[in-house]
Amino acid sequence: MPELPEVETVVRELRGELSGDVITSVEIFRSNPIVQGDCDLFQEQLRGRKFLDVTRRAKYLIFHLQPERYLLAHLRMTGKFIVCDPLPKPSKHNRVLFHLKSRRVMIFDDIRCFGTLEVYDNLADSKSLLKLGIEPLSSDLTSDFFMKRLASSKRAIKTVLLDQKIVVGLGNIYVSEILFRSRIHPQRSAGSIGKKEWPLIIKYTKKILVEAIENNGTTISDFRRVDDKTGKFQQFLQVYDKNNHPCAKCGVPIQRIVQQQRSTFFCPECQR
DNA sequence: AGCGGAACCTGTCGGC
DNA sequence: TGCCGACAGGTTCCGC
Repeated sequence: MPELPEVETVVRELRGELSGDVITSVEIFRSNPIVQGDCDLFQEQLRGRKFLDVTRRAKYLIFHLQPERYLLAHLRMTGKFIVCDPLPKPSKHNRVLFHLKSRRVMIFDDIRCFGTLEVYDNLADSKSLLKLGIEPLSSDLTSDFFMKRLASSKRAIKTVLLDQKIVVGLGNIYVSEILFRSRIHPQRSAGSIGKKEWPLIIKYTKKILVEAIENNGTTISDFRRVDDKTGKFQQFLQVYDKNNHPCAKCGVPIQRIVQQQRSTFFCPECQR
């Protein structure tokens, strides 16, 4: 479900809610396959730790704890974090409950159970963080980087932009939107993207991500903020989930194709 | 290296 | 109503 803007939205809200609070205990309703490693150890590692900060790397949430320790979370398709005041009525998909000193609770809720929760004393110990590519909102995202990395690549540009080893945080929704605004066909090979096209991809990547964050992300069906509100960026989507709708620029029907077993939406007239 | 396919899980929706 | 297939914001693994 969530891509960079949705994760960033959740991170900012959690940071405001949690800073200074303390985990008093952890209740696990369903561990498998969410909680990585031993459940008793997981609970013990978190009990009594204070939240210093919440940050994001790619689509991971990083809870910084004191004494030093880290809770690393990935929402995958349907994971959510909810912070609520007293105990709410437990709902069907609540998986892990963090009881806080403030008497509030933070709930990890996940319909499909693809999400992951893991604890590290050093972030450098996480293999998944190690493999990640560059942050798209950083100054590392340059035409030079793409051209050097992908000069001879025959992979489709859609596939490359989804590859978290190259650039992180982009998912199925935003990649379709970025390529539409850049007027680039999703099946073009990365190696065929020209010197003047990479700057377009970079410009629209940043623009769309920033606008999506300002709108608290995109809610198509599942995504919810920490307070259960929805995002608002869905109203600005031009192609995602718009199969057969007329293109906003030229009126030709938006087309849906499948790449890497996933839907891609594009305008066959505007994107070349 | 990089493709296709399957797997991890659960739910919804549309067609017959 | 019921069953069946397709599909869902993600990632990883396996075999060519």
